[in-house]
Amino acid sequence: MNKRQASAQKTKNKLVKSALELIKENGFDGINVEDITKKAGVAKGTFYTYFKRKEDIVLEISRAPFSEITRELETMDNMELIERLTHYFHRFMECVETCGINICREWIRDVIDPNHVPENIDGQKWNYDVIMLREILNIAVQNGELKKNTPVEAITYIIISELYGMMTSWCMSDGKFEPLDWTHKFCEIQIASIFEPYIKKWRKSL
Amino acid sequence: MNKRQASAQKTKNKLVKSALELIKENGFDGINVEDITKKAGVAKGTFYTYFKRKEDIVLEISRAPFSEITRELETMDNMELIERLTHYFHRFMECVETCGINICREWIRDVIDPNHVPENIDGQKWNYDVIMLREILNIAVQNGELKKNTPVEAITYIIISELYGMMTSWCMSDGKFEPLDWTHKFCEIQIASIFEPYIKKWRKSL
DNA sequence: GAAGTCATTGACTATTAGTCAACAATATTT
DNA sequence: AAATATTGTTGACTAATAGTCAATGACTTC
Repeated sequence: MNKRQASAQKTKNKLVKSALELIKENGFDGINVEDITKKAGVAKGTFYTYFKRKEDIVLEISRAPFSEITRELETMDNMELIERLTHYFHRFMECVETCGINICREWIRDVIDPNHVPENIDGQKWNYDVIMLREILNIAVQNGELKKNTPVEAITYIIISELYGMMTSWCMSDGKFEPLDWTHKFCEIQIASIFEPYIKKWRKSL
Repeated sequence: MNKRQASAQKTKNKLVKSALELIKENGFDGINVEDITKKAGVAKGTFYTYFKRKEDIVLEISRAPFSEITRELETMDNMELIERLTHYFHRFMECVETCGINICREWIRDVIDPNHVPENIDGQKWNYDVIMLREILNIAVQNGELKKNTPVEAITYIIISELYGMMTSWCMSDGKFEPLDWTHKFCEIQIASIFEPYIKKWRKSL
């Protein structure tokens, strides 16, 4: 990385950092591009060197942590399926708390909106978590953890809707209830009830 | 209602109807106030006689059908609690399908957003469904359908998150899966697993 | 029928997303 | 080392549109 590239990277980082702070505080609709660039100490035009549209910076900011967790799920392949998903729920809700309500709101708006950019900055698909979860369930069917007749597609959406449901109602309650507490109490029972009819064998005793 | 009031009502209806059609087709972000007024055949300024902000018309449009269903739930008090909730889920998802994806997207954006107006046009609170559901569960505890130790607050949010979770993932899938099919298959098992530890007695045999 | 009310109008202002030609700092070529 | 090319940076600019408001006139009230 030469001097010019390093300077560009630094500028972009400054923009992302400024945007993150401002959005956490005021929400995406409460700020404008000039706020971001002023805080970052650059001219307004510079923003558009790094982001095509105002929305793109918030996509980058809100997608990053959730994509990270989904990538984590992929690596946990030495664990029992249900144990793995329980852990995933837990990490997801941890992320919800860490990101804060304004970032979560943007994340939801992103996933439900048709105007999302088709690919992330690193070529990652926006609905990476759906694809990943489906893949993991398919593998579980193949290796005999789940029965052959498991409705993988439907269960994928159930799991996703459990996650986003908790997140949505957390936003609805304006962050008043505790997401982590939530997952501890209820996600096992939920996951168990979803999978109960399709579990073929336990890979190890629980 | 005199001639002037009737004319005003008619104008407002024209605005709502035009907005509904335009939003169903293009989504809220894809239209502007002038589109709405042009389609309704009135001047731009007229819009602001009936709505304070551009957002307010979409709130009125997207809230109406869902508030309607919640009000329905209130009247079903001759039914078994779980039966009642199952029916509520069913009606909710029916509404999701009827409203179409763009209205549902606005509804979600409304419930997760802090910038919502505090009250609806008819004085109804925005989180009417949360309040109503909590009330119904409290009554069930009082009349002995549910045990005294039922965590009403938590269960209220679980039910809400199931509903919005399904809705959110429906929007995510861009309307590809069938919400009604969904509820038929899964809502009973979900509701049963949530309530199982707290059911005290069945009011009638199922 | 005079006075008052209020729905309607459209030109107007204010805000802000996004553009672009000029500039400046760095990298490459000669 | 100088000339040339590349590319990050700038801020004045345009375009789009949300929201305002004084003037108008149709309707209501007295």
